[in-house]
Amino acid sequence: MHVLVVEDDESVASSVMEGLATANLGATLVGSGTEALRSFAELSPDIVLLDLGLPDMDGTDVCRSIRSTSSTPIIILSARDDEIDRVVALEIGADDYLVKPFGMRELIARIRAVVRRSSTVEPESTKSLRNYGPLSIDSRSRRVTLAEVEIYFTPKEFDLLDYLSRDAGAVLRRAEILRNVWETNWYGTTKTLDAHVAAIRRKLGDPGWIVSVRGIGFRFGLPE
Amino acid sequence: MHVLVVEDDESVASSVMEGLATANLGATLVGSGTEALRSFAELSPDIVLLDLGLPDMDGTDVCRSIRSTSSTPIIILSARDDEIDRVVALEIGADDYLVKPFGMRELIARIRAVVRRSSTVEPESTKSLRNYGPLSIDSRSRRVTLAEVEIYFTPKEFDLLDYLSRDAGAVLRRAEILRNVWETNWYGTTKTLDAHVAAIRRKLGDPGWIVSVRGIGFRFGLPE
DNA sequence: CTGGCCTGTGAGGAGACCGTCACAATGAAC
DNA sequence: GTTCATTGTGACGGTCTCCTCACAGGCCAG
Repeated sequence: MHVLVVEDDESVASSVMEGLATANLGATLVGSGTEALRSFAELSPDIVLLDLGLPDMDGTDVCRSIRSTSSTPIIILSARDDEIDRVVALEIGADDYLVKPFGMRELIARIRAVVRRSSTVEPESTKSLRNYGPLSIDSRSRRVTLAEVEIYFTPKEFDLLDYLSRDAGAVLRRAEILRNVWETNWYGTTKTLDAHVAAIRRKLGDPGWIVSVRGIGFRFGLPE
Repeated sequence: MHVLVVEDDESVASSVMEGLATANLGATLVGSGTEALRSFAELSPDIVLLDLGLPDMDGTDVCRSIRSTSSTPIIILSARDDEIDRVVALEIGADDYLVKPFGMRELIARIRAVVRRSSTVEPESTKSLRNYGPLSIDSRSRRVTLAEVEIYFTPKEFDLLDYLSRDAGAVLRRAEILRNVWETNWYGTTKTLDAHVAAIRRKLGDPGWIVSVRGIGFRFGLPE
């Protein structure tokens, strides 16, 4: 991860650089718009922190210029706190707009949020198609195959299996499962959950796919 | 574009809904966490605006719950203005954090910025001419041929088939289909969708092209 | 060992859902 | 105005889902 910081105010710049270093993010500092564009082309940073008040050119022009050739994330840092400034910045392609003075932890958090969003790699747990040995679960098409044979699951059964399998290996509490799969936190008869687990076990053949953890809930994983 | 708004304060909710309508963004409003999770599952919105102060459950739990199954953008709306709140929200997966009161234009600009960033990958489904085995769908000339033979579809039938086939293999929810093909976010006990699906099936001969997924919606794909 | 609590299982019924159909509303063509 | 294609709606019946209940069996503490 490398951050390009464009900022001419030395005190702001030094605290930002320090904050980035603390968060283990590599960074390069430049103090003008022309330097910014040159460094951007040279470094191909993962994100740009851009001050709007630069000595040589308008910050929005720097932003536009970068946007014309790249979709690298840009976070605007500015002393101006008017809504119209924020709207304009976001409309010309900035990803976020932070008003000075800002906290370092918030800056880091916003950097992470923007980079997380812009890097296309999806985390394993939210992938549409997941495989567990011979078992394959595709949440996009809502189909399950075991050893290449498709097995039909009812809506609730599928939702439950899908939810449990996203956290394969972890014990999930009954209340948590009910909340997330039944989308309500009503704790009626908890036998409903048992009944659906039983149905899934029956269809998967080996009951070891879903293990009961007495007093807590259930755990999904490959049978041993 | 469809926005799910989770907000229990009526005055905030109504101004947000109005702002979204002005910006030509379809929206659904719910006032509790439970409803939020249910509506999220049903509607598959493009973005969620989430108030942290909900009557029935903690907003951060709603955020986490959505994140556990989806990467849909989330913007937090909150009255709390402490840095630590913003940091926590961003770290559990929110994409942005807006402090009340906020301007409508800024909200819209931030929605656009976040959605722009999250939907960079254009799937090939936007292609005008698509082939699925012997079936060929040309959305530019609005013609469909099956085994080189042209089949006539009425406007609505074509729109529906076109929409379903763009996401071949995926299960599309009834509410989502109604929203996108009928351009209304009213969904209830209507047989309209079923009637049109039946008509398409009749014309395609093999009913396997469009499979019903009970309780969810329909899935388009090559018959087995 | 024993009692209490937790879990597994099967049956059953209320209600939800889907396919089909007939018919009404709509609107364009003539 | 008439006609016709298209689209929306509601009723109906068959089927499926899911919640609940009752009972059996297992696990753990005392």
